[in-house]
Amino acid sequence: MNLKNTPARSAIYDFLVRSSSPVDAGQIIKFLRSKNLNTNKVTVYRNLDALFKNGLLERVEFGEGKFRYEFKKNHHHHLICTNCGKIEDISGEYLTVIENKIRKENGFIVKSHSLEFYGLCRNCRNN
Amino acid sequence: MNLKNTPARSAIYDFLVRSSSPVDAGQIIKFLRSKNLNTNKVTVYRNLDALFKNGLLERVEFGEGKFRYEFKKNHHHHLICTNCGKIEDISGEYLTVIENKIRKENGFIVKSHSLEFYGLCRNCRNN
DNA sequence: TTGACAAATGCAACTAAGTTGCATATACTT
DNA sequence: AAGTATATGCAACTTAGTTGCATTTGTCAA
Repeated sequence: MNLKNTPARSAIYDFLVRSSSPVDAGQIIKFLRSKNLNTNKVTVYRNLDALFKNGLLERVEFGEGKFRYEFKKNHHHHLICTNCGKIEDISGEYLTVIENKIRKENGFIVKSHSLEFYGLCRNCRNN
Repeated sequence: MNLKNTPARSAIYDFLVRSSSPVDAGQIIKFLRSKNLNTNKVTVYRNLDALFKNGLLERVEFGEGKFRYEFKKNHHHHLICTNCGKIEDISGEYLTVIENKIRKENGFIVKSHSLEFYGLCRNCRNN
């Protein structure tokens, strides 16, 4: 698949690169409107899909019934504060030992995993 | 919250208890129809919600854009085969060490986590 | 530099998953 | 057996995401 460099696509990607935590399609659409780039929502969804399938984006789900996307950086996991909604990254390669165990014990070859932690962030724990 | 014992509710719960892997609302609705329990989808969603909020069910998401539910058993994680869709359980309390580290290093108190592994099951790895 | 052609876009209409308001019915308590 | 909170059904709605199709735009090779 050959990705072309279009205004909509680079606006979406730039926005994701600058975002400090994963964003959903709705937030992207709002952002584009605020910049007077009148981009159709279909274009947004199709671009997220294309960028994701080409390995430029990561797709995550935090139990909200919708996906969030972030640009692909070092492998990491998320700390999601269930009180204020803040999302922190933690760098992580904790699971290699477990994945080897799974391969031995279950005959299952792990290709990827999703790991998110829910709880209270530093601020919210004190309130 | 006081849960009443109604036919719809116990049919849904029984189905989940007997299911070997997490099921979605659609599967439950189909099952109920096949048993000629003509239960409205709203009732299904409301019951899943009530059972979940009362701690009788677990809710999971496997990147499909919808939720799956399973009855609450020992804490475990899932192995999801990306080829045939088979879902296996692995019992797991692997993360306590990591969660303590997070508490120390990030000041974040982990209340729950979600961890799923995607890859190829024993059968599919050989094809 | 100019076609050619694949890839991208916009529009409208659609689907799937889940929710809400409201009137009626049913389970549980006393 | 009555009263009341809880549950249900229906219809209508919302939110997230998808599809078909006609038009436009990037890119690459001549």
